[in-house]
Amino acid sequence: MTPSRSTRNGTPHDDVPGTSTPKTPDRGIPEATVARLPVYLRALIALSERGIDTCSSEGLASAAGVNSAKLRKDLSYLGSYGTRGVGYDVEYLRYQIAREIGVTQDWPVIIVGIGNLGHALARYSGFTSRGFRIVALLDSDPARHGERLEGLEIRGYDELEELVARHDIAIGVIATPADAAQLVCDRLVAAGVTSILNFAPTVLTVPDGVDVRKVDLSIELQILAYHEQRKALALGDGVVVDGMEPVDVGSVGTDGRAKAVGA
Amino acid sequence: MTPSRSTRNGTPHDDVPGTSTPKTPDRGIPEATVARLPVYLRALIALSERGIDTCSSEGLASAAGVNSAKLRKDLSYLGSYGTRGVGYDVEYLRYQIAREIGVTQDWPVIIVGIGNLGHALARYSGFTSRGFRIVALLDSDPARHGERLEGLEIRGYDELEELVARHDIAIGVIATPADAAQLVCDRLVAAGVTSILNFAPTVLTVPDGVDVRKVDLSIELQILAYHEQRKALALGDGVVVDGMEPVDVGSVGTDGRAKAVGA
DNA sequence: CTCAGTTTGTTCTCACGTTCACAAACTCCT
DNA sequence: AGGAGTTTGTGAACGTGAGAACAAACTGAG
Repeated sequence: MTPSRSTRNGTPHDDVPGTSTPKTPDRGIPEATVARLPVYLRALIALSERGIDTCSSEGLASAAGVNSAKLRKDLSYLGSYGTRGVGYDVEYLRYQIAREIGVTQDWPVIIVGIGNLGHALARYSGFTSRGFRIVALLDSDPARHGERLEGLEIRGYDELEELVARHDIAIGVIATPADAAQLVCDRLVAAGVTSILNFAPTVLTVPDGVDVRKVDLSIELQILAYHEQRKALALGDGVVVDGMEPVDVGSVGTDGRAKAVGA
Repeated sequence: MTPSRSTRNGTPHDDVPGTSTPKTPDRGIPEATVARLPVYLRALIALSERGIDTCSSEGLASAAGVNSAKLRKDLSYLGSYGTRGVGYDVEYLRYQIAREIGVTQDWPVIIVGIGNLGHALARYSGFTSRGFRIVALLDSDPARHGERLEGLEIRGYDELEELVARHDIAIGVIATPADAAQLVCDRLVAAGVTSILNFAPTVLTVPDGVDVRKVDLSIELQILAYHEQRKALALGDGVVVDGMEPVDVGSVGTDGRAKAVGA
């Protein structure tokens, strides 16, 4: 049903007109769009599971939490997969986005650091159900080696290189404490991993060509705290501005207690 | 009363003219800067713990993984806290950033959904050590009620409203399955929570005035997969996809490193 | 076939974020 | 004291992203 044989030529300079080159939308998808494609994909899967086979940009946009103009523009980077006057075919668009992201087949993933978080990640069904397959779990603690988790045995760092090579792993997840993260990162990269998802609260340094994305839970909370503080201040709480003394952070406990929104 | 109790989707925009809310003419810090302030704070804490009491924008920037111009511009939104020709006083700047973010005192936090992820979050020391204190754990499963975790007892949803009110909780963390998230969100908001950190893989709809940040683990992996796929194609086809050099990702044994910022 | 209605894809404009470059301000040395 | 060397803070240029608006393209009825 799907043509799916689209030649992925990334035409460096502009094209050869007249020939049967289909619109190759494969070049330069903006990063902001790339970050939203998985959201669209998830929304399409939800629609699909509810038996809906066609949707408008308006409907898909609201399911994804964006406005329709943005959605249409995002999709236009992939190509013209909709039909004017009709909308989008859910299954077809779902496949196209999955193909563009690269999750039509499973990526093998290694998780390093099976503490609280790593343990939860290994068990997280969202990974395995969406284009990823966890194939190796590593921890530095020898006491945990051999322990089984989701059908996998926890192994030691000494097997890192072999496991990455054997399973041809390109994506690694780091869930170690902060002080071990850079070391683990270096070994992963040296072994051939070129994409890293970092949960450790530290900045990783990697060579060119390696992608790092970080997920920092306390940073997310701090961003919320900033806005929360502003809300509290805006609601007429006493202005709590500048204490000019360079006091140490721990000693300022009681004063700034804010919040308590109306009602 | 709480202003604007509409059920519209909470868009990032919040300046609605006509209401009594002053348009916050004072210190509008750009959102991109706000997201980086916690990173700077963490870097400053690390420097402080190593006994370093002064740093240049260059040094702090490299510790935070950004370039120095961006760091200086970010800090300039807070005020002039540096000294030309010298640099920044680590302790002083640390305090100023902490105050700006609002983490000079602890924020009480509730976690709803103590599955794999919620369990890990409750035990995550990064929360408690950086301006947040977990004061309540909720789960829908009665079998888990009464179980103790980090000195807290897991409770049922029926105590949600009372706990939020008693501890004056403004920030909630949702770690439930996707299908329960919106319901939990609604109850949290109704109880008075105005900032939500959502780990459930679903789009939350909240009234105006409520902030939601989402952390979606599988989305992060999918973004990595997209870039990974492009790297593989670029290498395999020998095609220079625009914006990306055909970098030799295999050359990793060398000492030459670079920051992976905006690669 | 033609016309009215609907929805996409694209263009244009504006706002935001990043980077550059340099004056201002500070320290240190002579 | 004065000049050389540093480093911050900021104005300006540049690139990216968001939203509005509209022409193009499709459906369906008469």
